[in-house]
Amino acid sequence: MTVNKELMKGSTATLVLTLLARKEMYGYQIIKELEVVSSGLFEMKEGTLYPILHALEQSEAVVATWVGEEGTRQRKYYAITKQGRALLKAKKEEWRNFKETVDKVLQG
Amino acid sequence: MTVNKELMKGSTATLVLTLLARKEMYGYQIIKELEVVSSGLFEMKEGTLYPILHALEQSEAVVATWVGEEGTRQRKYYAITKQGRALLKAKKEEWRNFKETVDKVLQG
DNA sequence: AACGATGCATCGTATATCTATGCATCGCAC
DNA sequence: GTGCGATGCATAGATATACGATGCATCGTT
Repeated sequence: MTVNKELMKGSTATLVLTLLARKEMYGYQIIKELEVVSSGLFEMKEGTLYPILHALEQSEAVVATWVGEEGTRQRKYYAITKQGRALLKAKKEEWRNFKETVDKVLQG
Repeated sequence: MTVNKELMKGSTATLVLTLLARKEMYGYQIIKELEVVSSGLFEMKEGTLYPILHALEQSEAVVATWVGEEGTRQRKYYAITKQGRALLKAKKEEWRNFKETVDKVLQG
């Protein structure tokens, strides 16, 4: 990430789920999309994203499907599930709570 | 912390510096104060705080002074320095930038 | 006198992210 | 048509940060 990477921790899964809630995407596409919608601030690396996607898949928040003709380039599309949307809602609420509390402390 | 601890990463030093910018404090006091001003949400642990204080001291963002009569309980008071205030200002700006970008992504 | 709160500090562990790397395909410039 | 950068998936190792556990000492209250 361009910003202090430590700040990102704990927010990455929320960001990824948010993008997937709009449309199915494959890994590389998620990285590019995130960079665009964050005005170039969030440059997520593959080594960060794929473990997250695999974990989300493991917990059934997303499902993956290989797409592509035989012998052509294969892409793994990820789609959010009903559980995933519930998780996202909870994570958004958590983020809002955290953010407002930090602001309260910083403003005194 | 009560909130997802991963969210805290990268913000802890900023929170500590913010408190120290108001008045000198010793470690235990910082933990209690932070808990109060965050409405009980941020329960920082000793294992978290002391390494942060030592790192801030190392980088000369704070200076420490032992206070207490001979034979009585000693307290180590931490005071923010000029460099510390500059660091805090930068960290606040970084937080604001990060926060607004996350919100932009979450809101689409 | 005992016990919980205060007060400082470190160690081992878990987790998250990054860098580096590997491999394959696609598109474009030369 | 060949090479090279971009695309696309994935893992391994290194690093950073926070936590839980622990240790030790003092203070206040019962």
